[in-house]
Amino acid sequence: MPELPDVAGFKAFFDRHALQQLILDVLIHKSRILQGVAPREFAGRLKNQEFTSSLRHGKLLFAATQEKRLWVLIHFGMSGYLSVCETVHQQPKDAAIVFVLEEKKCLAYASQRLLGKVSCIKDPQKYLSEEGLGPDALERELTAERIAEILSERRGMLKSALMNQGIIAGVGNEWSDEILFQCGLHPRVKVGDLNREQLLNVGRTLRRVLQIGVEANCQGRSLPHRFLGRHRHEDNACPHCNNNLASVKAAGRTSYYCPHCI
DNA sequence: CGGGCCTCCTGGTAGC
DNA sequence: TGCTACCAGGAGGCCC
Repeated sequence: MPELPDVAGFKAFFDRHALQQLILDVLIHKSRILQGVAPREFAGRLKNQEFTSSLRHGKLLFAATQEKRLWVLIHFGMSGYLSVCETVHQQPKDAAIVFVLEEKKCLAYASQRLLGKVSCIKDPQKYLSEEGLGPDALERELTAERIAEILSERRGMLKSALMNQGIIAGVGNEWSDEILFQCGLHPRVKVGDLNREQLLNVGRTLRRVLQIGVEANCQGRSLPHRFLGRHRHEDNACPHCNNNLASVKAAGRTSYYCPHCI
């Protein structure tokens, strides 16, 4: 569920609550979420540090500390989220890792299904290239033309390409459905069946809808009525034509679309 | 290379 | 009422 717009919201939340505060303690409730670092080492390295800034790339959040080569990487998986509580006794039920900050205020990384990960890294840019992640879907250099170009090199389903983090980082199942819906395309459409103008439209739409999603998430706004995201359910009516939405499996995911608008 | 399926995980729910 | 089966879905692995 957490895709680019959600993670942008988490970043804003993180910056608001966690930056420039001494980390008094680190509580690790679900150690399986830690990757490549032992719980004791993770806690030891972060204790008495401060988070100084953060970066988002696709669905990843990176938090820098005072120590130059120490960043915390947060991936939210499908059910991860951040939450703040005023005391250590009010942690959310799903809390996996809790940073105890000044005045005992806590920032918790919580996750019901524990499919995400938290780890320590030295250099975000290096991490991204080593992991083979594509450009962030909203970075300035990634124009609609560039997106059309990148996609046109693919041969499979457009939805697979949109969700592939190695091509463009940030889009998951729900937002790929939104992009397809706003373009009037079927979830199983193949990239090869689209002409250049259609691919350009995909590029423009991707940027536009994600931007709107980010604004909604970071400023507590809701999505426009005409977004699929508001109605993403089989029995719901299409916000464009009022007919019933349908679902189909595409790229291994349940995809919602409007059979009448295509 | 691409697609489909399985796995990780847990809680909610549909069906019996 | 209580059990089981299945689903959600990000990501990686495996096989065809």
